[in-house]
Amino acid sequence: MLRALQARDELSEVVKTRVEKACVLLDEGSKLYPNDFRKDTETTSLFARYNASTVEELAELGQEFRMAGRMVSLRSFGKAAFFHLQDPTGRMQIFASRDILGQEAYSRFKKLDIGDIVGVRGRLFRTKTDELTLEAAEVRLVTKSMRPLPEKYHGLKDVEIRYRRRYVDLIVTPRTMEIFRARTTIVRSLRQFLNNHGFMEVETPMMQPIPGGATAKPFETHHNALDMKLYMRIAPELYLKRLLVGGFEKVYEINRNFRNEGISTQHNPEFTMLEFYWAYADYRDLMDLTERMLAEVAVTVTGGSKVPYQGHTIDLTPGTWTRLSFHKSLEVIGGLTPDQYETIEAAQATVRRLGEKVVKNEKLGKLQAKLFDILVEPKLIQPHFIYHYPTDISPLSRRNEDNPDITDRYELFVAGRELANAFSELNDPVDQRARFEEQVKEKEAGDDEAHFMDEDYVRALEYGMPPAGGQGVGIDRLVMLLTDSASIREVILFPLLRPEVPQTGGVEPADGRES
RNA sequence: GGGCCGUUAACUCAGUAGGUAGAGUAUCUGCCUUUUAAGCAGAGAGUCGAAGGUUCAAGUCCUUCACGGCCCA
Repeated sequence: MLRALQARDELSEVVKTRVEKACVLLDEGSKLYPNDFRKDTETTSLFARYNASTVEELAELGQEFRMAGRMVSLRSFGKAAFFHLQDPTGRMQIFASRDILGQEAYSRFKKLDIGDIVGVRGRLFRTKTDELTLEAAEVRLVTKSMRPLPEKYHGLKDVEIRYRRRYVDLIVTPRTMEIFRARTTIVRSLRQFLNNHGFMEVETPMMQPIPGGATAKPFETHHNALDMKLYMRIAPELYLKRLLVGGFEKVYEINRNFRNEGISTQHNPEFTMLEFYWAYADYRDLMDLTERMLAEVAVTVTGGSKVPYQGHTIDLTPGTWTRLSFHKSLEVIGGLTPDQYETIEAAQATVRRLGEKVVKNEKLGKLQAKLFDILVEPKLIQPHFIYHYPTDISPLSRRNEDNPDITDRYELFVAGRELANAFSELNDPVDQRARFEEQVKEKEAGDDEAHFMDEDYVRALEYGMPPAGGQGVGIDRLVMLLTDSASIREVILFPLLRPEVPQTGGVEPADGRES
C-alpha cells in the first residue's frame, strides 16, 4: 500500500522521500503506527515540578519519565542531538546521544523526521544554557508523519490553509490552540454560571418544521422517510419558551444556529448561541444578570474584567455598563433630533440622506433600526444596553406598559457589535397571533426573513406561559471579544469555506459551475 | 452583489524595464556529543492558481474564471 503511495507522482519530493523512508522502516520490521507506548507525564507538569530544581537536585532525582508528542524541531550533531517534543501542554527539549542510547537505537533515532510522533523515556537534567531537558534512555517512533511541517520560524501564514487544515494550524500556531482552549473555558464557565444560578440545560430541535425565533433566512433540508420539508433552526427560542409553558422556570441551551446569509468577519452560516429563559423576571433583571455573567466569564478567561480588544480596553466591570433607550441613543450617540426620525417621512429622508435605500412600505421601526445601525452601533465600544426597541421589529417581545409602540427589549453592544439580544417575553397569545399575522404579511410582501405563523406556539401560549425574560448571546462573538480576535473564523475550528480547488489531476467539479 | 489586494518549491517570501525562476527554512549527502531560527560544505526540488489573448518572447501586459483576504452593500 505504501509502495503504491510512493508511486503517486503528484506528491512532492519531500513526501516521496518520507514515504520511501517509511517503506524501509517497514522492511526492517518496524511498526509505523504502534499503539503500545504509554506516557506518564506532560511538559507543564514537569516544568511546574522541576523548573526550579538545580542541576544537583535533578541528578539526585534519578526518576524516569515517559513523554509522548510530536517532534517539532531537531538540532543534530552527528553523535548527539536535541529536539523538542510538543504535547498539548507545551514543548519539552529532549537530548538523545549515541553514548546513552547505544549504537543501534541511536541509528534508529536518526531515521526519525520532524513531524513524527514519538515516545521518550528518560531522566531530567539541565543543559549548559539552563534549559530543563529530558535525557532520553529510549526514543520510539509512535506515529510516522508523511508530510513536512510548515517553516519553523514563520509557521503557517496563509489564512486559507490555516482554516482548511486546522490540524496543521493547531500544530504550528500556539495562538490558535490558545484561542480554542479559551473558547472551551468560556463555554464551560457560562454553563457553570447558569448552573449555579439554577438554570437547567436542555436540548431542543435543530431541525424544525417551522423555523422561528429570529429574523433570518433558514437552510432547508428534507426528511426522506417522512417526506417532509425541514429547516435548520435559526434559533431555539420558541421551543425553549414552550418549556416555560411546561413548567420549567429557568432553562438554557448552548448550541448551533444556522442562518442562510452572507459570510463575513462577523458571520458564519452556523454559529453558536446561548439562549436562556427566566420565569418571573424581566429585561431589567436580565441586564443585571448579564453584567455579572459576562464579567465572571471574562475574569475566568482573561484574569480580569478589563479586556483588550483590537486596540481598545473594554471594561466589563458590573455596574459600569451604559443603559440607554433606543430612541435616546439615536439622539445622544447618533446625533439626530426627534424630528429627524419620529415620523416615517422624516426617517425615510434621514435614511436617504445617509445613502441608504428605502424599501417600499418599510415600517418606522425598521427605518429607525437602519439609522441606529449606521449612526449608533459602530460607536458602542464599551458595553451598552440599548433598550426599548420599536415593536414592529420585535415580534416576540412584550410591549412596554406605558408605550405600546416600544417593547421591553434590549440589545447588548460591545466593540461596535451586537453581542446579545434580550427581552421580556410576549406571553399574550392574542397579541402574539396578531404579531405573527403581521410577519406573515411581510413575508408575503417579499421579506423572506419575516417569521412564519407558528400555530402550535400560539397554542402553547394559550395554555399560559409565565412572564419571563429571555436572552440570546452570540458565543462566537463573545469568544472573539475575549480572545482579541478580529474575525469570527479565528474562533471557529472549521469555518465554512468554498470547496478546495483540486490541486492536481484533471478532475473537474461536476456541478457545471463554469460559464 | 460591488471595489481593492493576494495566489511563484512542502513552508515563508524575492523576482528589475517582458528575455526563459531565486533565497531562507524544510528535504537529501558529507562533517560535527550542550544545541535551541545550531553551524560548515554540497545537492535535488517549481504545470509561477486556471484558461484564453497580445508579443519573436509572458511569473511580469490584457481578458475571463477559481479560491482566499480586507472594505462596502
